[in-house]
Amino acid sequence: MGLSDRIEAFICELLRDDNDFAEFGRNELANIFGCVPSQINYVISTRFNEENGYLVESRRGGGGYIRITKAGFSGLEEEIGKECDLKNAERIIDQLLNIHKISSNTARAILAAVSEKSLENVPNADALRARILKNVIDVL
Amino acid sequence: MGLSDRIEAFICELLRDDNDFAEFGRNELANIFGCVPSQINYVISTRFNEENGYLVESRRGGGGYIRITKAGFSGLEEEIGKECDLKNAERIIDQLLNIHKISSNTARAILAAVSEKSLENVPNADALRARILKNVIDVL
DNA sequence: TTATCAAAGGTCAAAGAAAGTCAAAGTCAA
DNA sequence: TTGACTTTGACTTTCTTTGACCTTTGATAA
Repeated sequence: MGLSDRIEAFICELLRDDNDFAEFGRNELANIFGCVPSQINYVISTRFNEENGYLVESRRGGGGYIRITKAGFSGLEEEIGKECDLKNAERIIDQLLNIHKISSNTARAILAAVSEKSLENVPNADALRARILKNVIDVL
Repeated sequence: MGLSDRIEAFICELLRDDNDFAEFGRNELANIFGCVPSQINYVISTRFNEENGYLVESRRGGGGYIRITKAGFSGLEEEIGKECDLKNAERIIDQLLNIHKISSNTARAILAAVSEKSLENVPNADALRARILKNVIDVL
């Protein structure tokens, strides 16, 4: 297996381990594989591009990083289900936060939107909460 | 996580602890993080600038300080009112976006939460929309 | 009251640390 | 042998860290 393939496999492993989310330093990874840093860019641009359903973010300078997330949320819709109580909603929002799909600010906003306080006195609040969550996730 | 990010997180914590308000000495903070004082200025100018919805005040000399406050919104509650149709909600969310109180991502999420699609078949949807919006704004 | 001083905070530019780009050179299978 | 895919490295861009020097403010001494 070639170098690029091994790096690809490594990143896939990271993604699998951590809920479709992987973050690493470019130099760090290049070091692990004893290759030139731009090799990492090559692997990313050929294997983890948008066309293949990945989202790549990065920052330069001190404390820089490369972050890869799999676009689209496999299974989240199922987790929400037809009805979704507050506990479950909190769990799901927390997941989105953890994989950097949303900022903590956005998380707070969504949580407030589906809180008991927002939905009090609504008949079948759990069904409404599920509908809201699904619609929110759809636009992320 | 880099130094700047850690300082940013620390200040965010102060803001959260104390209701969108943080005050500290520049040297004091620099000391906590074992860095040069101007590093604090760097963090403030890149993370807590006007564009991001913060107001920064300071004073030099003995007893000097730096004070950061999250820019507030006056009168939004009133604009929302008891009932709030989609048009009005869109206008308000747009305002929040314009004054950099929320990111475009957060805006999209909120909009999805109060969309017709989310609230369809709910009796008195406009009242519910108003309640959701107010709760969301409360946590921003 | 006024001159002076020390204690803050402010500015700016240079150095450092990552990541990005691009094109040349290498590999390998059809 | 040729064309697609890989590997490499020189150069660029962006973001961070540091330090020298500047300005403002409150307190104090003359």
